[in-house]
Amino acid sequence: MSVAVLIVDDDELVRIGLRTILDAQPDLRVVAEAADGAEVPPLVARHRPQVVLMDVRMPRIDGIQATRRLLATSAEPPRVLVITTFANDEYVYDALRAGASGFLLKRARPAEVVEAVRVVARGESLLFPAAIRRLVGAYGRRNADGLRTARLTEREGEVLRLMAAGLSNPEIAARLVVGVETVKTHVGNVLTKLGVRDRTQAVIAAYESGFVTPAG
Amino acid sequence: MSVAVLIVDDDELVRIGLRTILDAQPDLRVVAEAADGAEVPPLVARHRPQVVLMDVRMPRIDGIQATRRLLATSAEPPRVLVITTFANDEYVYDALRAGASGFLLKRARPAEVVEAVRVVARGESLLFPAAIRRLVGAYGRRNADGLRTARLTEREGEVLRLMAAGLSNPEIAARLVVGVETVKTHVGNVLTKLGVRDRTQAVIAAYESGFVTPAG
DNA sequence: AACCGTCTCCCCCGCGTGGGGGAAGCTCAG
DNA sequence: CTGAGCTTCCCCCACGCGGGGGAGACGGTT
Repeated sequence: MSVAVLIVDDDELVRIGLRTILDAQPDLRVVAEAADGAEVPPLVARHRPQVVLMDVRMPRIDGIQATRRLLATSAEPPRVLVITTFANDEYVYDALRAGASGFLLKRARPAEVVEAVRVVARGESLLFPAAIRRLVGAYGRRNADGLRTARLTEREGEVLRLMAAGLSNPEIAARLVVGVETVKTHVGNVLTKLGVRDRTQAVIAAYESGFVTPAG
Repeated sequence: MSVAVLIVDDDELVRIGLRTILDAQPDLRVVAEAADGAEVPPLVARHRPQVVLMDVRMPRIDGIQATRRLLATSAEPPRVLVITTFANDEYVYDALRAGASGFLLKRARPAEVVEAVRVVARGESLLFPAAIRRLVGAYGRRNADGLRTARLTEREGEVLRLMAAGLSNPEIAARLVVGVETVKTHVGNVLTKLGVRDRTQAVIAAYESGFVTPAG
């Protein structure tokens, strides 16, 4: 029997992409799609998916809320795999509290998406996006802050803060009195650890995670 | 008699830069520097500057607050020229309410800095940073929203929102079903209107102005 | 009808950015 | 001492980004 999957994302392009990836697998089967958290309960009741791929950002009812309600009201709730753009610590916390079984970055490669669905389908948890998970598995350390700063080193934190202040690499280099090459290394590490693609997304993640806050 | 200027900025590099620029002018004279809003009142009392170059972001007492207190408690208050990194509408509003005479972008060229100080010193107001001011002067329109969105057009607002979601130009083009060239045009217009250098700073400005908000 | 603003698309060009490596010196824990 | 982690700097390279132009089409206002 193949694994039944429900896709919940307000972006049709993402839904199509996920469906294409998942339906290409003989052991996976997309049984329904929803564009909003409000549509989830009836679809779950009708199709009884084992796994729900849930976006966090949606109009009206977001993924965290939808997950919370789903797991609270259902007798045999499906496993929820939360999809997010950023390896965001706040989301990690909120989604865990809501009962999510795992995380998936939107930028994950198809093979990672497929594997993530299989993992949660067989009852295991996938507490971190692939990239982060690899880091945790490889280096397996967590500092006193726990997850607060996604285990950025002190220097990387400084660099992220300056990125979030709008500084370019040469400007950061001047500020920290190091070479531009060094800054590039730190920036690259920050991008990898946060699971984002470019500095703009890193800054967004910094704001969304509360690493930096508006005003002040 | 030369114009006495007080520089208030928590960043020493900025202070040095401003002092260098201003002291190079025969008609301008930096009489003191402060790194925090709390230091301002005594320095103003002692040196009686005609113009205070005030940063908005400072520890403890920020520039808006310092401006408000300064103008409220002094009999012959100096003119306050607020320095900010972004042509941010919230700041425009707050600083105007606080009594600031003008705005200055940190990225302004030395000649613009000097001219701005001269303008406010002779009692005129400089309500917008040079870039914005040019726009206002050239096109001189303000829509129903007033200043809320820095007079971004609807399309430009959409583009900024997608930028703040971490999308690249090609991704935005796909989302809006237009060409990448078109997106580049909009992005360029947004950067100009916000008075910022790159998309990262645009996203920061979007967060700082409340155009987009963390979480959700 | 003429104008303006917006949205659309195009050209060219420089350069910062980000990914792929590697390598050195340092500190600290085992 | 040995190794791991952090920080520093270097190489190469592809490409997205941003600035400088220009231009056509549409809708609204004057």
